[in-house]
Amino acid sequence: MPKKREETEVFHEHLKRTRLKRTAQRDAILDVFLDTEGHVSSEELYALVRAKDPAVGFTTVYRTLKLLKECGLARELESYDGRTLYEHHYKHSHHDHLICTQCGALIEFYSEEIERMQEEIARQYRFKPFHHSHRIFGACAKCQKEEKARASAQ
Amino acid sequence: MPKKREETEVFHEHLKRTRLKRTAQRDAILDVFLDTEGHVSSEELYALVRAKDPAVGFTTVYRTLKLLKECGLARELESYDGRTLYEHHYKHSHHDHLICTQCGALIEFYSEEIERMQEEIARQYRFKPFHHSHRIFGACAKCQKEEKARASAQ
DNA sequence: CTTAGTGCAAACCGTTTGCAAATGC
DNA sequence: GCATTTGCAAACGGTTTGCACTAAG
Repeated sequence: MPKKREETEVFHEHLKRTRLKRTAQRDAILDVFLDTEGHVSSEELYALVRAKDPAVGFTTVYRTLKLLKECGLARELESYDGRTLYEHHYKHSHHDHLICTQCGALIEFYSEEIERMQEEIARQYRFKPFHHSHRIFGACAKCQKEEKARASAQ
Repeated sequence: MPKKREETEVFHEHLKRTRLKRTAQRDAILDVFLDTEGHVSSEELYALVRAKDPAVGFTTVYRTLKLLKECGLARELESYDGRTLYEHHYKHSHHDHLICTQCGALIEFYSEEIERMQEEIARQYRFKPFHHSHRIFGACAKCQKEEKARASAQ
């Protein structure tokens, strides 16, 4: 997996640049994080890291996620229930989310037009955009189907 | 202010419909809420209500805001710092926000095209959208100007 | 040997809940 | 009278912080 090595380097570079230390815990957390696909909460990541190395604390996971955000490897997104999810971001192009409020499923979408319109709007208000969060809440296909099945069953 | 009376009626109707009781506290909170323009946090609203009627608790403000959401008078939105803001929503058309991460300013925007594109995307994924949250974070015109002034001052 | 990182427990902050007393209907 | 609402205090859940200890450079 050449990508993983590259991302690991990005992290080590970041540590060096900011004169931080490379530790076993940070390496373990990065390693596990890069092995997850999709979205993880901090607790999930903690549990996964724990499974491999029980000597890692909650705190360190949080602190490391912050570092990963800083060096652009992790992207933070707010789920529908208020807790924070993370996904890796490095060379994983920008996208927004459809969020199923029944099962919590996250569907990624990307629209060139919407991105363009956002730029346009920001310009109108002389607003300098840094980033955005665009979430559409509703029911995913699966949950709609189940809903329908439940309705006809009674 | 004919609008306010109308909204008050909506609330009282909602109470009747759901067999809830009309109380002095609920009336006070509604009254103060309708008098605010723009966005209030629950604590701000609590403070404002407190100023008029010191015998109202935190809890009641939260619980009443929930009722106001239910009957469509209040809309909830997440600020950039994780706390919840409320705005009144009744006959106040839908919009999204540009959020200044420096001063917290909220600028409302609305784009027919973006709304349309969202529908389109949902359709593509057979997703049934209920509502959405679209926030663009960045620096407002004022903060950019101040930033520039600070930079040239040194 | 100096500086930063760690794990733990405690603090935090906005929000929610359990409860006995108070109030609307 | 009966159910609902209230305010308080305590609980909650996710995140952050203070601190004595440990480890990296």
